[in-house]
Amino acid sequence: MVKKELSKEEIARCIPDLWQPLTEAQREYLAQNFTVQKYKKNETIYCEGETPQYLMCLLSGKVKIYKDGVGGRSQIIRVIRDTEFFAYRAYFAEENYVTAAAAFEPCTMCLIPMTVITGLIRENAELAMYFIRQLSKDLGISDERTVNLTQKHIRGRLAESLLFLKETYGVEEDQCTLSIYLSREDLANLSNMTTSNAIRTLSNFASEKLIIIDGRKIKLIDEDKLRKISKIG
Amino acid sequence: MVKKELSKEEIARCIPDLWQPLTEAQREYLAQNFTVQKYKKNETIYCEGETPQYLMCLLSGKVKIYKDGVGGRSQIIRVIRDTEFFAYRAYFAEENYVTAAAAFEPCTMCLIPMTVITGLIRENAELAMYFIRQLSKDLGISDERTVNLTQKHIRGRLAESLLFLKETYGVEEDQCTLSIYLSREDLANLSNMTTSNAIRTLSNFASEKLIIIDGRKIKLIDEDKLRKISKIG
DNA sequence: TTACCTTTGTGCTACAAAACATGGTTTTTT
DNA sequence: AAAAAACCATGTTTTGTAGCACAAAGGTAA
Repeated sequence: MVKKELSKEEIARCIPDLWQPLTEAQREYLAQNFTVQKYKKNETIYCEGETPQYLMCLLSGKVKIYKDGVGGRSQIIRVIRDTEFFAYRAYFAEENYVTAAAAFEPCTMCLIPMTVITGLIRENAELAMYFIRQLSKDLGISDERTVNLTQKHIRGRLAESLLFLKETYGVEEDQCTLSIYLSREDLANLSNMTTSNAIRTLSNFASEKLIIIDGRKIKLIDEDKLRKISKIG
Repeated sequence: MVKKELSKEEIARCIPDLWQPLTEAQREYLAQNFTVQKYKKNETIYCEGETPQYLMCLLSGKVKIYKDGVGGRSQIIRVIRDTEFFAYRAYFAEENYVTAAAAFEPCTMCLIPMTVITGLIRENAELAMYFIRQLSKDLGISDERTVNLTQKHIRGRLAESLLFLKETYGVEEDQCTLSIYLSREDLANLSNMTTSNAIRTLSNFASEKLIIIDGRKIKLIDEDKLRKISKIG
């Protein structure tokens, strides 16, 4: 756990959504309860069953939120990109974590005690509305995902995951290489399939010239076609 | 649309969670923006794509929230029991509905304009926290559900649905007959399977003496065994 | 270099679940 | 009361996907 002093300007830049609605006094309070922490690649951030204490904001890196299901199979529930908040749901719901989180790659994040957050929410209606809005959006996404993962076929699910990764983490300078390099296993866990099937289906997409694979590097070539495959399931 | 005048005492009894945190002035405001509406069995309450306007609270009856997916298949996302709120997520997320809602059986519900709700939230931190907590719980349930529906096998999913229906809507005086009489199709849509498979698996459970079926009436006989089947998937 | 481990890739098999077909009920409509 | 429609039940066929087993490639360490 690395504790680092940041100036208020730096903090404001890291967490604009949280910072902006606050009064000067509230900002001061927040700044004094702000710690920075780093995680190594593949390091676990929190586990299922633990008691949540902090709101986390990813400053740099990429994070997966996942759930271990029956028979050792793991399902990636959502992924976090920088400046996104996470790890707060369970605290609000007065539960322990029902998911786990791990770093896809080296990460820096800031931790703010949930007691501080709830204190701020109680005195700042704007901030309360921010969390209500955010939770509502996430709930919609989760419901959508339930149907996609259960009803679509393998090709549809994988195509969707690839498009989702592009939307979430973007592409490199060439405008088509996904900025995130996932293992086949993670790709499978994101798409609700076995590793073999992720590999197989990825190869099929490649031979159909929808994508180009080069190790973990994936270029999306025919996005329209992928979108169509994702849509029809 | 039936508009009915209710006394404040009646309203308070209908929506305690919403009513309790309010000041007297806020209660007055809410009472003036409170309408009651009835729906017939199987009637649609709202559709995917519509713009949300009201928070709804189910006063009596049973409601399903569902989503139409690929190939005409429908997935029941969650079910509502009396005194529960629903239909508010999309408004908070600033989206149109991504789900639809329909009445399992004749329903009475009250409608409160979302503008009234957000107004109250802004001036009442307790109420804001109520919605944050509620949304957080629903998000956890949704994530859990995603994994259950994708990873468990048919028997596990059906067993889980039966137990879920008991928890949600309870049982009749004999302590084992589910209080809700669903069609096989609805049961299938709740458990992510085809109607044929719901029928078949239900028959299997019956011949294994885990349940007794009599038309749409379902008695849970061996709940422990069902729980085990649900758990191992 | 060698050896070792992890990740990736491929072929084969087994099985679960969907799709289809058919017939019997019950409920609703006229 | 007859007809129509919806719903329930069960058997058969087909298909998609998981589950191996095994080989190749790439990375890491001695």
